[in-house]
Amino acid sequence: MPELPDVEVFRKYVDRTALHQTIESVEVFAPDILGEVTPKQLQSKTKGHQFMSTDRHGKYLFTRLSNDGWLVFHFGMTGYFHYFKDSKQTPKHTRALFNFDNGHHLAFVLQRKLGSISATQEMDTFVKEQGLGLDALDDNLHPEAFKKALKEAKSSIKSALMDQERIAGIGNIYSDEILFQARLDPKTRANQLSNEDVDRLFEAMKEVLETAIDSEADPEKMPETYLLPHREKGGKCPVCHGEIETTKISGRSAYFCPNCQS
DNA sequence: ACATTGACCTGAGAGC
DNA sequence: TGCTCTCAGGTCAATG
Repeated sequence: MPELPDVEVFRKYVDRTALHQTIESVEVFAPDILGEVTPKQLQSKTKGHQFMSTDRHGKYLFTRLSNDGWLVFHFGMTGYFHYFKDSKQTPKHTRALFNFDNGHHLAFVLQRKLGSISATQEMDTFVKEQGLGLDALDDNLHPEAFKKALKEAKSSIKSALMDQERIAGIGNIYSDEILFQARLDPKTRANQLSNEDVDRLFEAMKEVLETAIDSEADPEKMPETYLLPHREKGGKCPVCHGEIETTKISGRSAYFCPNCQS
């Protein structure tokens, strides 16, 4: 799930459920998912304090604490949040659990333990340390900056889009959708794209990510002309009705329409 | 220096 | 039913 649109949906979920409630305790069931912070430090940073607001950069979700600093959540390939009251509702694979004094809980759930929780004083510091590029939906990401970030890459355009140091937030699923909407072959070398191609790609990126967020990152709610609902073995292209093909690019599975994307 | 591959972790689903 | 194999929306270290 968790690429930029999914994480944005999680962010809004936290905003409408878990803000402004005093944290009584944090239970960490899988200490190995903590980065640069011990369970004890996490406890002392949060106990008696509240989540005041949220922010996001790429695939990272930040929650600001009422004392100071931020917690940083990364969802790996399988992560999500679940807010609930009845303890019987605790999801399987809950790796950390925030308990609020109003009797509610926020579970950080990861099936595969590829996500993490860390802490930082300033978001900017964290972003810099991780070497992340501008967020794909950042207003400061101008077409010229986008062009520069991508055209320097010798890799395929799909890999370049997924490179978090170039632009942050795009992963395997949405790179396929963006390239489909821009009608570009995912295997094309990034540095061989024409200026026109890159302009079209930029527009497609914004459009796809915003549409996905509006659709709550649910393929069922996306436009019929999107690849996502058809991104499966034997799927048919929603535009030309030809067969969707799959291939490996940098070790990831790419889905594309050979007829529309060339 | 750069891009690509393998390792990490835990299932879910397919095929036999 | 139970076993094995492949695959999964992420990133990092090792490799070429």
